[in-house]
Amino acid sequence: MDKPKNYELRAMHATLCQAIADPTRIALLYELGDGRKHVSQLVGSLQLPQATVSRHLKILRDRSLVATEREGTFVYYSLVYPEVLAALDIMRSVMHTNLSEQSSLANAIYFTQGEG
Amino acid sequence: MDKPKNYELRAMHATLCQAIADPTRIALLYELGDGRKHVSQLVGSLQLPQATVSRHLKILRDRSLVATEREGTFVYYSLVYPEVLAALDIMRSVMHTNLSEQSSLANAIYFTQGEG
DNA sequence: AGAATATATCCGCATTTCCGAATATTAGAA
DNA sequence: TTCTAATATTCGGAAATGCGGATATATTCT
Repeated sequence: MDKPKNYELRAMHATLCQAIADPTRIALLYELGDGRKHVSQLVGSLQLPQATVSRHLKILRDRSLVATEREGTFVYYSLVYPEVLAALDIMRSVMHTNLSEQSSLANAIYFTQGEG
Repeated sequence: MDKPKNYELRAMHATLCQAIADPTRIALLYELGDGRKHVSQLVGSLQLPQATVSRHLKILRDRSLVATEREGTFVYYSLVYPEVLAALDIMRSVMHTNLSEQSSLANAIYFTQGEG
């Protein structure tokens, strides 16, 4: 029993990565990077329907990326693993590098053709 | 023009994260962490149909996470941004922490009930 | 109990993603 | 050119995912 366990672990790894692979959830995670916030606050900052925000929060909660504390009628959400933001930052910097390299490439082609 | 641009960036960020949110692609990225490999080698190590491997490689290539060099009939793939593995490592360690905490919790419940 | 507020879940529908067999393309050898 | 090996792409269908209005649940206040 080695192959199946590796496969399962990889599937879980992917499931966890998938949790952070959505624009709304990325926004939620960065919002929570500032500290805990309740649902209404998150709805306010993301400007999305409450059902949408709750649905995404549930996805993060199911994967233990966020934790909840109820206070009266409010439910506060907070990051369980702030390192997740570091992972997101890496991917974001890769994206930016990519973007600038693409535009450099575009310029290179443009000027090369322009000069002939 | 600020909201729309932020939205676009977040969408791109998510698209990039989605590239790493699949078990096959995670396996591919870690395989390439050892150095460049051609498709047949990857098919050999992952034990998946060639079409499947090529399809996933295309997804990584489209997002510039891997680059290709042709040598004869072989096409070698390599990582463009090895930092991506660091991001994957973070998520993996979060997963492991989660797993051990879940089993601690399971034990705690088990023993608590056992002692009653 | 009844009203009000905050949050979670349900539902139907549209879109995306994945799979793998089959097929197309590419490069080198005969 | 024809054959062969390596890789890429296409196709149809199954499964997963996202959306947001409507509704359910939970908590507090009166």
